[in-house]
Amino acid sequence: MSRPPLAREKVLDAFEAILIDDGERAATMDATARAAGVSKGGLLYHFGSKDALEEGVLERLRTLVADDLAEMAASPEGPIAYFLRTSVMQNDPLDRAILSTSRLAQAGRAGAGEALRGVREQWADALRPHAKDETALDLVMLVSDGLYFNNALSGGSIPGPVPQGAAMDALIALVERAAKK
Amino acid sequence: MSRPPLAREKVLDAFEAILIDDGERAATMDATARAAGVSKGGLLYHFGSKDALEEGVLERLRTLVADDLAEMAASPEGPIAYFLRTSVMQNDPLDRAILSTSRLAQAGRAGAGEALRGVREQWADALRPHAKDETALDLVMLVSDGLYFNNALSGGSIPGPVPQGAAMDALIALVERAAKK
DNA sequence: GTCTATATACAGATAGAC
DNA sequence: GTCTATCTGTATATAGAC
Repeated sequence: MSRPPLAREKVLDAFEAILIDDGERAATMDATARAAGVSKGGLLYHFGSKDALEEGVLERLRTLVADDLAEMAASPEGPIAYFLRTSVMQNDPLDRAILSTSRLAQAGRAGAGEALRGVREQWADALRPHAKDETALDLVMLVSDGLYFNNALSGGSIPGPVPQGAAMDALIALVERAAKK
Repeated sequence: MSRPPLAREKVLDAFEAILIDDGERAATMDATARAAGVSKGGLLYHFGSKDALEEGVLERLRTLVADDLAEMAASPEGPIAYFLRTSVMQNDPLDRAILSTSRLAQAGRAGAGEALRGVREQWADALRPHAKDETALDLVMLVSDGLYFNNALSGGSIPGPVPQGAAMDALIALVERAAKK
C-alpha cells in the first residue's frame, strides 16, 4: 500500500473539477491535462486511456466511502443524523468523488452507475439497524439522494435549494422522529 | 396555437430517448436523426442547431409541467400524495422530459439547470399550502428529488432501488404523517 | 517521466441538389 | 421538406524525441 505519485492525484483532482463544474463532455483528456498542468502525453503516462482515468475516480470513491462508513459508525450524534448532515455538499473529497461519479453515470458509463449503486447499498446496510423498518430506511435514503441530486444540479459550487443551518437541523429532527428506531 | 408537425415531435422523442438511455454525449444530431428516421439535413430543417434541439426539450417540459400542476391541484388523494406517487418513473412524457432535461443540466447546459429549478419551484409553491411548515415541505421535495435521482441513475428503463407498490404506499403514508398539515 | 507531432474518427454546421 | 456532400473543429490515442 504505497502512496500514489503526486502527479496522478493532481490529474484526478483536475478531472473531477471539470466533471463537476462543466460536465462530462467538457472533461476531455486535453482539458484535464491543461488544468492539471501537464501535457497530454504526461497524462497518458499515468492513465493510459480515458477509461483508466474514469476508473481512477471510481477507485478513489471506494476508498473514501470506506473511510466514511467507519466515521459514521463512530459518530456521537448517531449514524442517521451523521448520514443526513454529510449528505449536503461540503465540497470535501468524498462529495467531489460522488458528484464526479454521478456525472459519469449520467453520461452512460456503466461502471460508474454500478459503483454508485454499490455505495448506496453499503450506506443502507449500515443504517438499517438504526431504522424503524424498511419504509423508514427508504425515507432516510431518499432524503439523502435528494440532497445530493440538488447539489449535482447546482454544480457543486452554487448553493442549490437545499436546507442549511437551522433548516437542516429541523429537517434532521423531523426525519429522525419519523424514522429512528 | 397550431399542432406542431409530426416529424418535429418524432425528432424530439428520439433525442429524449438517446439522452435517457445513453447520456448527453451519445445524443448527437447524427444519432438523433438516425433514430428518428430522418437525415441530418432533415433534422436541421426542423431544428437549426443543437441549441434549438435542446430548447425544444425545455419547451416540451414547460408545457407538460403546466398540465401536471393542474392535475395535481385536482387530485382526489391530495397534492402531496399525488406528487410523491408521480415522482416514481412511469415513463410517461413528463418523466421523460424531466430526465432528458436533467441529463442536459448535468452536462453543464445552463438553460436546462434553470428550467429544472423553475419547475421545482412551481411544485413547491403548489405544495406549500398543504405542508405543516417549511421543514415539512423540504422533506416532501427532497423525497421526490431522491426518487427522480434514482430513476436518473438507472437510465429510465431498469428499475432502480426505489420503493414500489406496497412499499411506496407505506412511504407516502409515512411522509404524509410527518409533513401534512 | 514528460514532451511534441500526428493519425484517425466523429462532432456540429453549411451548401446546394431534388 | 428532405436529401447528399462537404467543411471545420476537436476528441482519443499512438509514435517517438528528449
